[in-house]
Amino acid sequence: MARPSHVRSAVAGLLGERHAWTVDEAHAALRDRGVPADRASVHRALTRLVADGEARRFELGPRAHFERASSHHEHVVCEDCGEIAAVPGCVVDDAAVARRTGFAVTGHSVTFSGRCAACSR
Amino acid sequence: MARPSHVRSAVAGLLGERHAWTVDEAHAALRDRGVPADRASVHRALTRLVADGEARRFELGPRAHFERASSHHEHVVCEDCGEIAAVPGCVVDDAAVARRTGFAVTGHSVTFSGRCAACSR
DNA sequence: ATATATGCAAACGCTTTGCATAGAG
DNA sequence: CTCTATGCAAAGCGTTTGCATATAT
Repeated sequence: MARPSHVRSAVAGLLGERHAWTVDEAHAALRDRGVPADRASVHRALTRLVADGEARRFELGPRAHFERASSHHEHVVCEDCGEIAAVPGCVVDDAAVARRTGFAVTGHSVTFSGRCAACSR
Repeated sequence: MARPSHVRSAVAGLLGERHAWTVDEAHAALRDRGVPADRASVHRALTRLVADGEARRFELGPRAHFERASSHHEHVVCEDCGEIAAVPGCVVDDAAVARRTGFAVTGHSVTFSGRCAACSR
């Protein structure tokens, strides 16, 4: 297969199902759906989607995670179940950093940790 | 040598010289100071200092960085020269995250990117 | 026929660990 | 003597890439 790209479209579909995926998670999910693909292909598909602006990559702990490209948001990870949720809106103050450090701030990477509603109970 | 720990005290000394060190940077710095040590030993020294509460480890890009343990702060990295500076004070709003996500927020990891004063000019 | 996608396997970069040795107490 | 630290080398882990093959256009 070439243009439609078997693996890539399947991977793109995954991005709509859940917030964040690691390469291995996506790989396993495809296998479960009867779409076996090589890890490398999944990795390349995700990398391609990022290059095309359809996905975004972020690092969380020791491995890379991918999510569908959308409006800017931060992430919060549940320490118990590992669930990753988006934090809507802006919760950091770039201007304050610029004021305090003398740096011209161009971006930030933020990850919150905590416990999701289910694990809190 | 055993107790005084040659390498560890040398590494601890480095932490006072600059804000952040990678294992390789510390390794090279020791070499420059005539204190040759194996990378593994430097790594272990840093890991030990972290365990002892004297240092703190944080991930930045593909590699781990170490700094002297002190009051909580965030980091800002210069995109040009790579300099890492501390951002004093709190610039994120944990409570807002809790409110918006339903997670009980216990911590956060924040890194700002931008250009330092020197590179801005 | 040409350009892209895939699988397989290996290369890489950084971290971590096993093991034998050396040195401090 | 005993216990920790060090060096050396190798193992791990996740990411990335080279290459030959397969497939859509």
